Amino acid sequence: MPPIKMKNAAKPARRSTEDGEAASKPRPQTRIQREKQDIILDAALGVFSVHGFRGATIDQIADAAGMSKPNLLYYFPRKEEIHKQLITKMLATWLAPLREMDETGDPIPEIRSYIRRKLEMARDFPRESRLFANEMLQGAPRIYDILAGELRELVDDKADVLLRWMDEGKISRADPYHLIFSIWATTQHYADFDVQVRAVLGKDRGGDGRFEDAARFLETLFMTGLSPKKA
Amino acid sequence: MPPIKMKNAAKPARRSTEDGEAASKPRPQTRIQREKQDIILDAALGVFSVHGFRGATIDQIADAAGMSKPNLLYYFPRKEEIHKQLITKMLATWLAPLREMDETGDPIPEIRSYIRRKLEMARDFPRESRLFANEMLQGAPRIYDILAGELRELVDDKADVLLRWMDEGKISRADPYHLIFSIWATTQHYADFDVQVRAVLGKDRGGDGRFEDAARFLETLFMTGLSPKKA
DNA sequence: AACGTTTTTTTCCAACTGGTCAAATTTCTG
DNA sequence: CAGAAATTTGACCAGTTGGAAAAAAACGTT
Repeated sequence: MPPIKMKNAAKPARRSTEDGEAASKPRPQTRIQREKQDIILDAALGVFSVHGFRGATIDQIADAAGMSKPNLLYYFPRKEEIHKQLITKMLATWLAPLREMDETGDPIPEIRSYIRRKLEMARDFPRESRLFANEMLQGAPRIYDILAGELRELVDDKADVLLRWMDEGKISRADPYHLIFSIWATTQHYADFDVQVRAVLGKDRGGDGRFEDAARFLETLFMTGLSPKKA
Repeated sequence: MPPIKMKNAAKPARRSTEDGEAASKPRPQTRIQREKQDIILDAALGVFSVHGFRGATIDQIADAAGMSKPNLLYYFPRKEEIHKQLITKMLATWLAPLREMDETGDPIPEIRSYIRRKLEMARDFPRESRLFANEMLQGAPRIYDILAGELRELVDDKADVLLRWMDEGKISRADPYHLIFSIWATTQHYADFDVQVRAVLGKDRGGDGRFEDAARFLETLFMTGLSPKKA
């Protein structure tokens, strides 16, 4: 006579779904749980960033994470849960540089270093950039609220700072919102359209140096534009 | 006793698969065929541009085209066929503006009008832009050859033109490849990241005027940059 | 070693996927 | 209008997909 098993003991404390409210006991979360979750998130980032939410399959992710599908589902009971967690984590990282733009600093260096940081992120976290891009292309169904809320407030805030700098004559007058857009666009381009950039630059110029070339170019573009300086 | 039918008469002349070689007779192609194919391509553009190749389903496309799946498959026997045709058509449209940049023209107006045209395309053909973006994010598996071939040659060509203009002192010196990238990035941003642009600009500023604002801003950016002109 | 707990694997399923096939219907041409 | 060709539909299929359930294995504690 086999011993009586309790059906499906305690599932790992998943704080993923924001728990509604007062979760009686948060459940400690073991070391293995954290490790595996990290592995899964990393694998999922690779898959989601390439194929988008719909195009990605749990099998692909499980495969990339080196575990079976049911095993993966033990840690993240739904596909959406993984995606949501990735998006949340990514957004925080993604907006950090803009937050750091300091209104008490020197305008030109501040902008310059914002551009540099964004470009570094495109270089160091291309998958995060593509995950975000994919979400945008689909109409941001899962993060629209954040865009229209938190993000908008942040941009409004920084746009004000930029306007003030313009009023003080520290930088030339231009639409601050579109200025921010143009920084986003030019830098993220090197992550999102990386294949194209490499293909066009070719083997010789498309190597590791391309980010430095880009940095130099963007410096020129944003600082002085294309009009030739008349001697 | 039902009359004997010939099994599956003549399928519509599909020149899609490039027919190997000497296709005996191209088959005229009826009016209905052209119409339906257009409807399908239009519907497919909408679906592929949002979900990417993997994420899009034939059912979705058939639905959007207002016909049954087998009916759609009658015109395009494979999903890939539809996608390939869309990509090909789109690439031609997409590169036209760059082709039109005239080396015998006045440099500054030429660049200015290239930017304007690209921005108009982002406004008028956002789905095409997103289709392209989706393909890029996935690593361009279906068009890499074109990127590294035709596109690269075109860009090399125009980069030479830009360099010449720089040598002549008509525009300031900067990496011509990254200059082209930055024009692509800033203009396509308004198609690919449209949701974000709208969300950040809000109801009032995010309306139809946003493209004019963008045009004005890009004009400033590319012409004079951000450094304040010292009086 | 013996226990409960956590993790993993095996098996399974219903819905969806891209695609086929033959029959039914519509359209075109004389 | 008849007959052939073109178009559309309905039934179907094998493979994939997200996910459930339960048993098996591994782990941690005493």
